[in-house]
Amino acid sequence: MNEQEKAEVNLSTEEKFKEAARIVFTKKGYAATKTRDIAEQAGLNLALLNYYFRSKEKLFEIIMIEKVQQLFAFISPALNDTNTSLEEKIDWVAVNYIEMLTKNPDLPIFVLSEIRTNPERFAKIIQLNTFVLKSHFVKQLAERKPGINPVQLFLNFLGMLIFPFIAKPVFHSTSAMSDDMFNQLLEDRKTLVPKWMKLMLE
Amino acid sequence: MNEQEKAEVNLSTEEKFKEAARIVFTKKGYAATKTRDIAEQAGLNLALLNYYFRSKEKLFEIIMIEKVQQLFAFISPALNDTNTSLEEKIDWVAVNYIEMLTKNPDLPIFVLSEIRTNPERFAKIIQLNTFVLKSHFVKQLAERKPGINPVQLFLNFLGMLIFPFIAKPVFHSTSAMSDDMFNQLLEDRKTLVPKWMKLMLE
DNA sequence: GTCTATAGAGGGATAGAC
DNA sequence: GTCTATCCCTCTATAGAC
Repeated sequence: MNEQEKAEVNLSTEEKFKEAARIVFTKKGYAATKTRDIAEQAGLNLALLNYYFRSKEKLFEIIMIEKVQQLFAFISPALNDTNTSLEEKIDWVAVNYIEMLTKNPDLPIFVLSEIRTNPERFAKIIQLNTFVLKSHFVKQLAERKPGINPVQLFLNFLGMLIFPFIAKPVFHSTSAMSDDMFNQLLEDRKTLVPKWMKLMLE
Repeated sequence: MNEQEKAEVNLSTEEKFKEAARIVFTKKGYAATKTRDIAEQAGLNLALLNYYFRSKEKLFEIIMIEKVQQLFAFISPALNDTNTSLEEKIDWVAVNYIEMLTKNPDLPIFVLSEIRTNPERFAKIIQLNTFVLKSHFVKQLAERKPGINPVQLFLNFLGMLIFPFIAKPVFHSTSAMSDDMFNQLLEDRKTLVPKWMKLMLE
C-alpha cells in the first residue's frame, strides 16, 4: 500500500462523504442526486450523512461553494495582477484554465446549470464584480479597445475557453469525436485562443 | 377576447400540457420537475397527464426532441447551403441565431445539461455529423484555413453566439448587469461576432 | 460514531365513478 | 375525456440500540 492509498483509506468519515458528494453532485446535479447514491459512493452508512451534515441541502452548499470558487476564483488572482500585461494575462490564463478544466470537465456545466436552477442561492457566493467584471484585466481591455464594451471581449475569452467543455457531451453522445481527438483539440487551444484574442485587440 | 387569446383557450388539452411542459422542464430541468407542476401550469387535472402521455418520461422525450431540433437544426439549412459564401453564412447565422436565442434564453443550458445528465438518450436524436460537423460550412472553413482543424473555428463561432446565454444567470444572480445592458450587448454581438470570425479567417 | 429500523412526506401513476 | 381518491414506492431524515 503506497502513501496515496493510505491517505485515501485514512480520510476522515466527513472527508469521505465530501469526496463522494463532489463526484455524484457534479455528475448528476442536485435534484437527480439521492443521498443513498452519495453514501454508496462513499462506502458508508446513509444515517451518517445526516449525522455529519444535517441534510442533503447543507452538504450540497458546502460542495457548491468549493466548485464556484474553483470555476471563478481560480483565474481571479491572475486577472487582477497589476504587474502583468494584457498579453501575459491572456497567455497564462488560457494555458492554466484549459489544464484545470481538462481535469474537471464537468465543472462548468454543473455550476452554470445549478446557478440557473436556483439563482438566489448564489448571489452571496459569487462576488463577480470584484473578482471578474471589475478586474484589472477588464480595465486593461477597456484601455486597449476604447470603442468597445470590455465585457464583450471578456465573454469571448471565457467562452472560447469554457464552451468546448459545455459542448463536449454533444460530441460524445453522438460519437462524433474520440477522446483523443478532443484532447488534442484542447491542447491546440492553449496557443490558439491567445492568438485569436490578440487579433481582436488589434 | 382577441384572436390570440381565443387560440390559447382553444388549444387542445394535449397541446396545453405540452406548452406547460415546455415551460416547466426548460426552467427546472427534468429531475426537479414534478408532474404536479406541469398540471398546475397547464391548469389541468394531474390524472390527465398520464391519460395523454402515459408517463412523465414520455412527455419529456417529446419536448426534448423539439428542443434539440430548435437548438441544432435551426442553423443546419443555412450551414448546408451550397449557394452562399462563408461570409454570408456567418452573417446570417449570427443575426438569426442570436435573435432566436434571445427569445429562448434558457434553451442552450437546458439542452446541454440534460444531454450531459443522460447522454445515451440523445445519441438517436442528434445527427451531429450530418447536421453540423460535416456541413458545407465546415468544409468551407477547412478550405479557407487549411492548416487548422475547422472544428476549432466552428467551436469559436458557436461559443461566441451561445456562451453569453449560458453565462447569463451568473450576471443575473449577482446583479452585475441589468436586462437592458445585457440585451444591448447581444444586439451589438450581431455585427461584432461576424467581424471577429472574419479576423480569424485572414 | 456507527448501525438498523422506521417514520413521514413527496411524487408518479392508476382505479373507477361520472 | 375528466374528475377524485388513493395506491405504492422512493427518498430524506431521525429515533434509538450498541
